[in-house]
Amino acid sequence: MTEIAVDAYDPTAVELKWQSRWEERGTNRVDLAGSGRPFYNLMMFPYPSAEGLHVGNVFAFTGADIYGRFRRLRGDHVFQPFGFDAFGIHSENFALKVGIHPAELIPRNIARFRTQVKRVGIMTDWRYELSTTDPGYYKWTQWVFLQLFNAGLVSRRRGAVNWCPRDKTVLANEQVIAGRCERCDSLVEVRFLDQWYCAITRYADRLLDHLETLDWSQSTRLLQTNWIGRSEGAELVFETPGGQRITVFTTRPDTVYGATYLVLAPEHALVDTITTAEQRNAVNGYKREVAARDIVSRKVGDKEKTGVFTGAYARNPATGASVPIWIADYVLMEYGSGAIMAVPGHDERDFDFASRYKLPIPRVVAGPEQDAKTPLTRAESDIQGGRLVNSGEFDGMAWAEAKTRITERLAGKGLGKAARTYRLHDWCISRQRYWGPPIPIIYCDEHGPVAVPERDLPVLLPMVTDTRPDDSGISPLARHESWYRAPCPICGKPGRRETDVSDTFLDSSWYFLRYPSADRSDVPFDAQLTKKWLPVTSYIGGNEHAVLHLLYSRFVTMALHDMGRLGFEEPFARFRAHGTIVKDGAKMSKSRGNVVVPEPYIDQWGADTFRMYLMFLGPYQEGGDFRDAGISGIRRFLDKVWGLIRSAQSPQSPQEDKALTRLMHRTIEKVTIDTESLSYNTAIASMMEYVNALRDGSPSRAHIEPLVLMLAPYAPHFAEECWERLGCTGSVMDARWPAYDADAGQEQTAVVVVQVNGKVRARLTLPRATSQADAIKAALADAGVRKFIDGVEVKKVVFVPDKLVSLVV
RNA sequence: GCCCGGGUGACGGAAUGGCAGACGUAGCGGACUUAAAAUCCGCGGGGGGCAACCCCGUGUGGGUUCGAGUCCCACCCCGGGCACCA
Repeated sequence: MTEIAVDAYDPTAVELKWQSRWEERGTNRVDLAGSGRPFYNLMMFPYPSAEGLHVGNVFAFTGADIYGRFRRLRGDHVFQPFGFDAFGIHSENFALKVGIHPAELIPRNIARFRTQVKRVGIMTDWRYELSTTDPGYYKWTQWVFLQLFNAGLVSRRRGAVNWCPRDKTVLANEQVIAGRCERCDSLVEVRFLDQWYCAITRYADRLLDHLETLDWSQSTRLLQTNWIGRSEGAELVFETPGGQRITVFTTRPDTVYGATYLVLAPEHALVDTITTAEQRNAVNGYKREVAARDIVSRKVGDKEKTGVFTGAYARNPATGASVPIWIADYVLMEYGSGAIMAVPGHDERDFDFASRYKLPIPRVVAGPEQDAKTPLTRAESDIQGGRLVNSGEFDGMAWAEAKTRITERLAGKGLGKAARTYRLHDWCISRQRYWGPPIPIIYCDEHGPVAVPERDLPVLLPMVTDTRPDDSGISPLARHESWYRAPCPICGKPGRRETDVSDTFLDSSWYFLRYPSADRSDVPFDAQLTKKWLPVTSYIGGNEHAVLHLLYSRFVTMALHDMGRLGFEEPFARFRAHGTIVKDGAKMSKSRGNVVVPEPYIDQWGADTFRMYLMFLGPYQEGGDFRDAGISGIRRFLDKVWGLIRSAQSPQSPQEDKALTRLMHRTIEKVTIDTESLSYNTAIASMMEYVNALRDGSPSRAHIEPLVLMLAPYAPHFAEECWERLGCTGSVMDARWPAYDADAGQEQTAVVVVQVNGKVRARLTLPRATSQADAIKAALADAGVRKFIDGVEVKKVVFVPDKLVSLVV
């Protein structure tokens, strides 16, 4: 027979008790109109997958929750809402797989998720819950679309798009990873289709320049910087005898004297115009060949470069020489102007191409050991620096200076200007799928695409049973004539609704604006509440959204600001990227079969233990490897605290344990600083040290109460129960974080290390703030030290107060 | 190829240029128990020594410094991002 200790810590009972208490007492409710320091603590809302909460979700939410609870205890007025990003391909694909309509499946998943999130103890005021699939929400997503449309920031145009053959929809550039669909990993195809684009590139400079001033994780800022990919250089114009002006973008205008040919992307608009009759067959053949190839084989470098001559020539604006114009697939239409000046002497790719087609490779830049005649090698073509040669009047000029001078000179002739170009492309936001907000546009033969009037929003997504996407390049909604027939809002003549839906990332690009106004149906976001609560004070989430959600949200916020609808340009004052939880060194994925589901752990150990365990795995901003081996350590820790609470309920000895008091102050200091910086693992470690000391010493209530308060963000149910058992009234979440006195935490003695020639030879326990003279005296008197200095001269002494004496002999 | 982040006991990890390995896990020894679990006490980088102690040790090789896991240079490996971006 197992004997159960009387009143042992029973997490299930404690957690159920406090979850229902919180609900009854409205502990987690926040009065948005109330006074106090508003603190908007945001965590990334999940898409409610059918599998339920993932351990990565728990990790993300817990870390944000700890921070929110900490700020509340520190006296902030914390708003920490929760919602669901429930539209989108991922949700829809799963619905198709199981054969249940998403409109039926998603609410079920949400219900399950909500229960699980509550079980984890996330401090949320559920009155402000939102789901992007709710017509009351997506009405305003459509409204955001129309604001962008009316401002000229969204437009429809034909272009080369990424088409996923499996998901049967176009994808934004950001959703294509190494030529594959980020959702299903299929090879992406190029299609030429009419699509809706958001002119995010117009904001490229602002999106980039603000990054330096944002209090964001360095890693996230770098990802965005690289994604925007600004290059500084020049646009130069090469004219054909026929009067065509071909603009090229280059980061190396200093090498223009070495531009011996031009290359246009095969899709370039001028190709057909300039191609000569003799070359037409070759050019057309090459274009067909390129068009037939997928993006991956097109874009992968290090392969043989191919191309064909168009038969046409253009004049090099610097030398006046006539240079041949080629087309080649190593030049990409979507970057720069889709045309380059080839400088084979100083660009590896051009070098390869020129070598293959026997084009001249002159040198126009030379390092200190080279001159105009030194032959070029491929490796050298990649090197930057040096002075110009073979460059007319610019000979001898330093490379960097020549960039500006040559650009200025050509600008004077109307043949060039300084320019920037970006890797960032406009954001393609239309999707040929069912499960999203219909794009609120009606096409009219006379008026073209017309915005649905605001009073007619939302354009409801119709309940249709046939939601499967097809290969036609148009949405399943296009199969429902009764839905898409609609009168033109301007003239009333028969029109046709846009049948594409918008990208999920449009849904999530503004949800943080909605939360405080989630209970309002008349406005997307209330002006007063927005002014008070936004921008978001602290945002914690995964870096996988660095160039998707986080970039799009910044863009939408900036655009709404420019329309006068928001008083700020940046949505997230502070952003911290949390790490990833991996399993056995590898990312968790269904295909690997190493996905960890949190539920069984919560059943066995309780949510508080599980929360703390996840936080103890490693630095929050780095993540860690999930292995259940260590979880018992956290439980043992909580059991020890439980024991301390019980002993604190019995009479205390009147003698204060001063050593414990000192340690208490140091612990509060450390836990405060570490929690603020999300260093949860070390905060927990120092609480453990403190608890070990409490068990070895003679603690009083005054030592234990601060411990319970420090635990409250980490193990909220447990802390509530302890708080109650200590006889304190009300929720621990309404108490104040303990104060500390750094001086009171100081020990009276310090261990001073004595080094001789850099090696530790003694450890002296000296009174705190021992003077240099006394410390050195004590060091020289130490027997262990004397062994190493007797008979030799001490040449130098370094003294660090309360830390060390370093002797050099 | 380019841009980040990282490499520390058996394991997860800790260390404002100042005692490397806090805290925890696994392990080992002991107490309690008929026994086991739980709990409690102790050990816990490697090597040497009866011992006090000594030597070596933070991916590799150099350097700066009284002193380097920490700073600098070169390289190797792992993780992430970008990738024919002109």
